[in-house]
Amino acid sequence: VLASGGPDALTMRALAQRLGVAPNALYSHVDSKTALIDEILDDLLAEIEAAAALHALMAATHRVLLAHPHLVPLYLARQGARGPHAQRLGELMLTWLEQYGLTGSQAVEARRVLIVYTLGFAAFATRPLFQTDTQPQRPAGDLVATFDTGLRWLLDGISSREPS
Amino acid sequence: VLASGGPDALTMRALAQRLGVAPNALYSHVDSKTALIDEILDDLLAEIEAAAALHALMAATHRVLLAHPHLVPLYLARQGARGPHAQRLGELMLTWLEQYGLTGSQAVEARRVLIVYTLGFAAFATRPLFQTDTQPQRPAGDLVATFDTGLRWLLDGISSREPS
DNA sequence: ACCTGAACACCGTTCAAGT
DNA sequence: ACCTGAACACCGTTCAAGT
Repeated sequence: VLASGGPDALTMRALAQRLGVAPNALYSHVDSKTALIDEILDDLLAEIEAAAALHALMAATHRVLLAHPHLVPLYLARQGARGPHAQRLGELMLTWLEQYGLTGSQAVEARRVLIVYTLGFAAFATRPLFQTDTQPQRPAGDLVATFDTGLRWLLDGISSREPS
Repeated sequence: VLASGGPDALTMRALAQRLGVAPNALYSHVDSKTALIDEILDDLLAEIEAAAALHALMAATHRVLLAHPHLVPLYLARQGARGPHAQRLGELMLTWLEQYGLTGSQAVEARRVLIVYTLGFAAFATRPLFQTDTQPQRPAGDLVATFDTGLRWLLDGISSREPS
């Protein structure tokens, strides 16, 4: 639906037209545009299946996000997702972090770091960060590999953390 | 100006009203709303002064972003900044990364990781990621400290990296 | 150079009414 | 339950015209 024109093209009126219906007809099915987007975003997180390790879980999340690049800006605009699947994913992460010895607020903080990193990286995966004419736009290395490298840095740091 | 009503309230018409002027009068001074925002975003980066270490540079960036929380969503929407000050900051980071032994595309990738982390963290610093009723909303630890911890993880990872 | 009035092509959303 | 027509209060932007 929204894949054709990017996230900016996702307008209630355009969606209604695509469905061959009047714009306000949508409001019989959804409370508001915000609620609609929230449902879409949470539905995507449902695709993330439980993994065998924390690294694998975050990699799976990253993969799902990259598979729907036009949704990523919406996560940024909403600053995350708060639906039931987001909840489930969050709890899952806490469970894994416990295996690293992190509990309570420390685990919550580590989770925040991981989410920020994963979502942020997905956001910048498509678009270049700097417009340097002198440099090749897209760095040689695979972006997925770059994500993986940074993720390993974080997980190594988390697992070798000292009490602050 | 925009501090009163958040980033959504930054509309050309509202800005014009604040200036006591007709909405279209703004277009004598700025090409478009996009161009205006780009200028605002790049101006903020000018406040970041060169630091004594990479960690300090990123911390300074984080500090400046937190000082203007209503601008952070605009960076996310624009996916970074591309003005001259953003360029300068980007080059500065590359210089520091060279001291870690990273050059070329490896340095560019590490820079990407650091920017993603810093900007992403600033974005999520204000708003909570999960709406869990059972848990205290705001984790006990200082958010700046959390940022610092994660940043250290990344920098440790960068400096101890092996050729992949 | 800087402003205005008027207009265009959009938005999300509501309300009353129909089936 | 689901749709429609009409309307409201907004947007960014352009154009022609004024000083």
